[in-house]
Amino acid sequence: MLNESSPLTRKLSTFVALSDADLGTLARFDRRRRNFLPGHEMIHEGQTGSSAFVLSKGWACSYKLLPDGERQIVDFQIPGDFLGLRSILFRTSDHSIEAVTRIEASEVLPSDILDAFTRAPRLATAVLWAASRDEAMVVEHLVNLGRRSAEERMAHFLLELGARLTLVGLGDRKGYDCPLTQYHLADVLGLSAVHVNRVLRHLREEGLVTFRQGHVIFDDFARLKTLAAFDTAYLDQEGPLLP
Amino acid sequence: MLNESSPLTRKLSTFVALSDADLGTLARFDRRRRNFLPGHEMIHEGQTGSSAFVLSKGWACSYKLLPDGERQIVDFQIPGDFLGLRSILFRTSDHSIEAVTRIEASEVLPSDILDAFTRAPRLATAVLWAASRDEAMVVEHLVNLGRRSAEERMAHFLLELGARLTLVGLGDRKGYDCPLTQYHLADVLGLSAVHVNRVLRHLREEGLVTFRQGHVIFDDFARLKTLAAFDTAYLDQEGPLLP
DNA sequence: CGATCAGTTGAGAATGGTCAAATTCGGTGG
DNA sequence: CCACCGAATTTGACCATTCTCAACTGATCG
Repeated sequence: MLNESSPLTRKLSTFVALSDADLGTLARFDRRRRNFLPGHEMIHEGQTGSSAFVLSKGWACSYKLLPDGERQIVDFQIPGDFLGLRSILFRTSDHSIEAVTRIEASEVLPSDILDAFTRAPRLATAVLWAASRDEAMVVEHLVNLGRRSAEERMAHFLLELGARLTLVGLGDRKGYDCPLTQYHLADVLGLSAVHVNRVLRHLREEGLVTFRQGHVIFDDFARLKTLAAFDTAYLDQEGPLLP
Repeated sequence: MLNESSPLTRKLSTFVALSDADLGTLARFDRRRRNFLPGHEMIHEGQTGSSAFVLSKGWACSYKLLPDGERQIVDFQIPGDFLGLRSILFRTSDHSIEAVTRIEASEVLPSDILDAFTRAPRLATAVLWAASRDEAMVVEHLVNLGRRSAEERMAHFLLELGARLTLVGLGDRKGYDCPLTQYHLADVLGLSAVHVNRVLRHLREEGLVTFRQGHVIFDDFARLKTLAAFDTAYLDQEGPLLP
């Protein structure tokens, strides 16, 4: 019916088959277009009454700051991702979100979500599923930080990003474009920027993966997957669950 | 109306005001009582078609195993907690859940959830909120692992557990009963069991907190909070958001 | 009364951090 | 086109947190 569906529609449709009415309700999520410049803080930790967004172009990252000024990045958001869903369910946002690149997004008001749930229960299930999928990724990051070496962490992270980008047509098993700095990598992997640099050099010298000038190139995809013990199960990419 | 409400009802009611109809639908979650012995694996990673549970008594833990046999515990579940929600939304469970103590729980079938969403949209919002709250805790653990020292991690973890147990009447600012071993602590904090032991000793010698024989005693609650930079915002304990 | 499991302690090794100083790179203004 | 600037990256030297291995204690249980 729709040849040109939005990234969000495409994503939710992989979980539940949405009716035309559902699609209509979902289309209301896409009315308020917003643009942001790199570095702009879209959602601030502690802020109340914030909106959510659906990302259509560009990269963002969600993070928390510690009192001593250190930063832990929780996840990156790429086109098609929901952003700040927790911020509208909680009274105050428990994390910040910042634009990494120039961003195009649609603003979703709390009332949009609550309305949608009343009109379209199947949509509620789909949104819950999307939220669960995000949580699954956070859980995988947790395992990454808790039980893997710096090198395994890096390999796993670059592979995960590749898998996610491939799902939305922005990457393949050769590699992908990546606007992140080594500081971003340090803050998401719980390492120092210096060590990130050394790990990247080692992976490059081993002929596994090259991270350079905004590009990630998988030099040996299979061996990298083995090193990281990477298993895509948690990304749950299969077809619709509900008829 | 209900003097003796279930832990789950009490929890969801703090987020949305539930109608009698909602409460009736929710009561259907509480029909299939199950008991489990310590060590029983209630949900197995990779398992398909699993159920979820609502915990009424005892402790459980959700975890992932790595190929090399290492374990990362993602979270502990205490009475009132939902357990395995992701397992029913995903086709295959992406994590395992094990009983830490003897457990009493109610089994929730996937159809219960989906029915509930159709009948009671407000309930859907409440469940989404509960899921988001769980995710907020996982995110806090992530920050813990990525950016805090072993000692801060331990302090933060023991405080969080205390705050959660206090919410359901199983602890106060003096301390609480805790059935975990030092191996559990090691696996949740991403440390070795040996180092956990040393950290506990140091915290005890500093007069901050005592972990011993199944009891956690806060010897100096205020100083412990300072050390951990503990902020309860992410537990979002305030009253109902929706009228 | 062994057996087993949780906890405890010490010694040495390793992974990753800190500090400090180059070097490269992509602009930007002259 | 070139000099220059700031940000990102790279490298070395040294340090500290945490791990590993190994041994030992103490409690609990059949």
